[in-house]
Amino acid sequence: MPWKGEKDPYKIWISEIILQQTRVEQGLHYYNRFIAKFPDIHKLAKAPEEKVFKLWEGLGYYTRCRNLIATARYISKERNGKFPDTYGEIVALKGIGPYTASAISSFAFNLPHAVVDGNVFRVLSRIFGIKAPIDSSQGKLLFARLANELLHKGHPGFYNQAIMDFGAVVCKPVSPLCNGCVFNKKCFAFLHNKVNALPVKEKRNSIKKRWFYYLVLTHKNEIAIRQRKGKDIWQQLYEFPLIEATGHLDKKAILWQVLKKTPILKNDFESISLSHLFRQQLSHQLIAGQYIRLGLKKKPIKKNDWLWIDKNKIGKYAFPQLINQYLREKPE
DNA sequence: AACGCGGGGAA
DNA sequence: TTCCCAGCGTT
Repeated sequence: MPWKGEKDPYKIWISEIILQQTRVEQGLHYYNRFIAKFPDIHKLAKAPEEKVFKLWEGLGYYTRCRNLIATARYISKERNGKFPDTYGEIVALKGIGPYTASAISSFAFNLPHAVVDGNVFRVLSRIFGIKAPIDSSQGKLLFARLANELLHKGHPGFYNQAIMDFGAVVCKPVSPLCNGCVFNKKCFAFLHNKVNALPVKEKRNSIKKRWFYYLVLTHKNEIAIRQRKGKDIWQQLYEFPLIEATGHLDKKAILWQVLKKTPILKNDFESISLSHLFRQQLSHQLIAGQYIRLGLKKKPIKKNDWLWIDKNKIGKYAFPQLINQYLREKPE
């Protein structure tokens, strides 16, 4: 991996933010594009927000992108581009928590802070037979203390890298390689046949269903989009004007909602067609999406948050994957 | 302490 | 389907 052995805190930072809750295979391409486009923190700080989001598009957890921009601008302007070099200052940065602060501290500055990520939780819980749930605050404290005890203080970066690699390659979540494992004479989980029972996680997430009806409004060479704001998924990404319903709507019901909830009037459109049903599974939501294409004779006069853009500029904006599914299938 | 936040790959 | 991934911020 390009970030292995990397000493530039900027590059380590970028890689760690990208890899938060993200598999290496998924993040690798994004990392390479980021570094190519923004080789140093000043370049990232100067970049227009839209460009950065476009590069982040498809990676998920978009708050990471917003915080990335904010932190880049802060370090570039307030600190002259010099990345902070103490754990306390690093963990205070936006988007950086205990894990990322430990990673940067140990990899870039050789500071003795143990990383505790999903891999470390798994390795320690199995080897030591720790049943404390990894998503309880007690469990987190316990694992963090143990990890810091075990940390090789002389080579913290090397040790951190090693334990995470071990978790990713040997002590995997499913079918770990216990037979060839160097710990199989000591590992609690292996000796007590509890490998599949550890680590313990207590919270079950329930999945919420949502129904999104997107209006694909076109007028001449323009199409309407809007930016998502507020506390919900896909904050700051773009989408088509949206009608969210509490259940499935048929064509007639959708049209009724359009007339009721948007400035579109009955005689404003000259053509209408309905896409097939799309779906996107998030970790905590299942979204059914359908697209209603309306060819407008005239744009509605009433002001709202719709942005009328040239159809061939649509690629400049970052969209959620639900929208991209549609765009890939139906180039406007 | 509990919850919300994406997307994808593997079993 | 279910799990989980180099987690963090808000309430």
